[in-house]
Amino acid sequence: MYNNISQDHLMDPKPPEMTFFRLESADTTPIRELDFFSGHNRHREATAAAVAVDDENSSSSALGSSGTTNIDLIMLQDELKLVKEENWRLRSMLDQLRRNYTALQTQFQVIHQRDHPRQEHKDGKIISSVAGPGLQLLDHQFMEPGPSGLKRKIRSSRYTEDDGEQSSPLNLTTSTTPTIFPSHPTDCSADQPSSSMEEKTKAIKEDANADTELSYRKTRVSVRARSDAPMISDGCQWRKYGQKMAKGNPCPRAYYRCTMSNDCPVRKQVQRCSNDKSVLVTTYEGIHKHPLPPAATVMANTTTAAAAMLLSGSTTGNTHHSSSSLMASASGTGLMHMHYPFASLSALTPIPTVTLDLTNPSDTPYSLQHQLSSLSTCNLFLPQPSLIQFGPQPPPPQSSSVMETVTAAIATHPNFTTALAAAISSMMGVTSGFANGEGGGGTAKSSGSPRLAKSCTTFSVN
DNA sequence: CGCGTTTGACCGGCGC
DNA sequence: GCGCCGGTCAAACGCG
Ligand SMILES: [Zn+2]
Repeated sequence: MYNNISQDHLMDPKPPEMTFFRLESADTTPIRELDFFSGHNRHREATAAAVAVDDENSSSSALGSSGTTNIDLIMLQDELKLVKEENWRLRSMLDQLRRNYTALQTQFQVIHQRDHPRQEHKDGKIISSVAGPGLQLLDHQFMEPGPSGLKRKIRSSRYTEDDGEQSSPLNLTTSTTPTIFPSHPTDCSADQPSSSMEEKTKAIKEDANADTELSYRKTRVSVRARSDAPMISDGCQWRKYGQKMAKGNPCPRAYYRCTMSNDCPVRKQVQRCSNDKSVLVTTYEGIHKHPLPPAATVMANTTTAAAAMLLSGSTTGNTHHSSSSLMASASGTGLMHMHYPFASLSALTPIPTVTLDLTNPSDTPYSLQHQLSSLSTCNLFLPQPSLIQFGPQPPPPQSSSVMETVTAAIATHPNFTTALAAAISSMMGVTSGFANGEGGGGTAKSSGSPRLAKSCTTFSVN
């Protein structure tokens, strides 16, 4: 299934495949794995080690005193200490959740206030004032046919200049919709060992699910990435079931279906941008009905969380239906775009679509900074800014992985942090062993990233 | 020989 | 009703 890769698109005799997690130039920075958990695990290991040492000391001293009761006492103390730590951790998590909620509310207000004074062009084009030069919000919906197809065509022809050099480093577009989590966002998350954190996240998810049940449509997640490869490796196995020439596009659109499970309904479309053939647009639809390899899970969770963020942001402080319809009309006129450089809302599509625009990852560090500053009010709510640490120095521009970019950019959003935390926590139980199975793209993955690319991004859930 | 891709046929939605 | 179009099916084909 992957051998056709090079046949699909003429152009590249090159890397048969691009990997989401690989750096475009597998160069320089050694550590690029997008490894949310290891950071966390490391932390845990560290504390565990500390505890062990502690035990040792205490036991030796206990032996010195030769009182078994003393030993018990010390052990109890240790236990107490651990429990305290745990308690503290839980409390911070709770605090963070609360802060996030507050932040969310604040954001809603901010958005509200902001959007009114500064809505822009009627056709949905929005230029984010906070983004700074070189950043634009684009509405890329080329994948979808829709009532306003003509309009969209015009728009895309207008905006796809992005494919040019500098354009939106990261755009996140979504159309409003009733829901984002159709049933089980990721099943692999469901059966992981539970921690208190997970329970919380479960609760969160259930909330989301409740909302979801209302939706009758699938949500789409569209990813735009610059790639010479005919298909990006996202951790899943896909089987091609069709290919069509899209109307306004010389490049054919390929249709894939997930083959990791027989009944998995997930489909994906892959198409090159007509204006810039180096940009690959991948659109996912549906929810996997099976556990995903970590790579795919990260992807799924990221996109899901991003979508959740946008949608929750859009619905905060309002009832879902009224607000979503409201949003729909508003976004149609470009009113409802979030004030995040990478986020915008669009209701041009019948099917809810979240678009991650990664066509220019190189700008990320800067755009991130913009976001951070622009969102500083939000970030204030985070005890420890949920973290994104790009290397001390932003690595050479083209070196960040797509996933890193996505995650980093989105993660700056506090609400996203919550959502992502949920997603991540669900993956904590995944053993690293699973990770190498991630061969993602499956069998063929020649080019590349046999493993997750390393990333300097760390995510602290505390 | 099994499996995945290829590719034209087919289907349903939508606009005229 | 007709044609267009996006999406899917499935027989044929190719590869290991
Ligand atoms: Zn699947």
